[in-house]
Amino acid sequence: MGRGRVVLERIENKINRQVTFSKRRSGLLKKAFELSVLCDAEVALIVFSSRGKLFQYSSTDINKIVERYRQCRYSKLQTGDSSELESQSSYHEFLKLRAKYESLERTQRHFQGEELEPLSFKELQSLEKQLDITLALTRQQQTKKLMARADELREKVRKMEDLNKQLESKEKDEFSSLILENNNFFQLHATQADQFESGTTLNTWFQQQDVGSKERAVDTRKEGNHSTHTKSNGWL
Amino acid sequence: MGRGRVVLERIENKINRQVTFSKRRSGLLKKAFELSVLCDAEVALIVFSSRGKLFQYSSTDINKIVERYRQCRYSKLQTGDSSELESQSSYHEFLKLRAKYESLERTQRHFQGEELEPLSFKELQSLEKQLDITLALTRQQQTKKLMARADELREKVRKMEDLNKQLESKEKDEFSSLILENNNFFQLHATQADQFESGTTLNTWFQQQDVGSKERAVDTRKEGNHSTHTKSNGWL
DNA sequence: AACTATTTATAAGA
DNA sequence: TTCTTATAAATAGTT
Repeated sequence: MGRGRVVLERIENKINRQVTFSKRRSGLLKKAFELSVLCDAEVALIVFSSRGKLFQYSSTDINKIVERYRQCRYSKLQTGDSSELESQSSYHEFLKLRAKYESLERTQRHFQGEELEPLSFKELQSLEKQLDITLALTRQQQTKKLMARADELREKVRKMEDLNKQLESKEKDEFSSLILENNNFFQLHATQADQFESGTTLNTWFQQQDVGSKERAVDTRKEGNHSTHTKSNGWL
Repeated sequence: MGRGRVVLERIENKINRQVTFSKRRSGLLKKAFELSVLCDAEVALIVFSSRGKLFQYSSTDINKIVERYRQCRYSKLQTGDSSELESQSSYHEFLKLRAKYESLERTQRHFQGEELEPLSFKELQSLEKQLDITLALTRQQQTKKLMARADELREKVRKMEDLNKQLESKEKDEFSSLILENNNFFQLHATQADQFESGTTLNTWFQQQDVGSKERAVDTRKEGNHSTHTKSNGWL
């Protein structure tokens, strides 16, 4: 009731708190009075301000009401209805938590674009500002992650290329030594050379194998890039 | 707060009273809670329905609050601040009276044609009806009074006319005997008759006197009517 | 301590 | 009782 929604938490500004206390206290006393008159009820209300000042209202003698209250509580204890009693002691805390929760829920819905109609222009501006900020931060984080991922990939590629080079040279070495061995073999068993078909030499075969191995290395790199794109859906 | 202004008196309809009690009770408990949270106050609220059912709220242990309350009251008694105490015992009654008074005041203003804007059509109809009735009764009373007054006057006039007739005949008798006496006197002292001036006779004199007395009687009646008109300003 | 734009409470009706 | 709705009342922020 007033300009702007009320947040159910202790008002931190002292002046504000005092003013609100004064206004709401009189409202509360008035309502207690009205309830007692309209509905023929017995009402007792005690309020201590945060600075210890006492305010009270009671439709009849407050001591009688308190006495009646005690009797009621006692009889409830007698009938084993004590669960209510225990819960009462923490009821205040429960209410506080629930109020906070509901407030949070509302804020949450606003951030989800729901229930924006009841918001004032000021509140909408504030929300927009916050959204802007969050959006900017989000994008900043995205860029950061993208760049990190790119770096990571670049590094991966570099390592792979290195590996490939190593493999390549290793293969070459291996084939070189293999050729050497084979040549030696052929030299040793030259008499059986005509057993090979249609003039195929080991050198020709080696060249074919060499080209094939390079193509395979390129394929592997492409697959690496592709898998990166697939993963990226997770945080883009 | 709702459709129609609330009159601060016990709600006679039982169902209505129960519904209102239920609604306002929860409202009161909520407001007590809000006050305690927003303003960091200690609040204890005890409500007994007209059928004796207990409802309560307390920001902290109610017994502690009541104890603190008693201490406060005690220390106030010590410092001689007891006037507040005594007035508190009748504060409820005072509030009730004030509420009734203010309600009455409002009604009064309506009957004076003031503050009619906030009235609903229904209320205005009701007011109009009441005003019509009152107006009719007022006019009826006026007619009654006018007629009574007329009767009264008619009676007065009749009495006066009677009186005049009596007076008239009495005068005539008196003058008759006076003439008789005088005639006797003249007859006895006929020798001194020439002492009267310019042929004036007692008969002529008598006739002049007679006319004069009739005119005087008419004047009296007219004055009566006039005074009636003057008086009528008081109740017309 | 007033004012007023708004929110909140609630009376009446379903 | 609970929901809805029209309206009265309370009050947050402002002057």
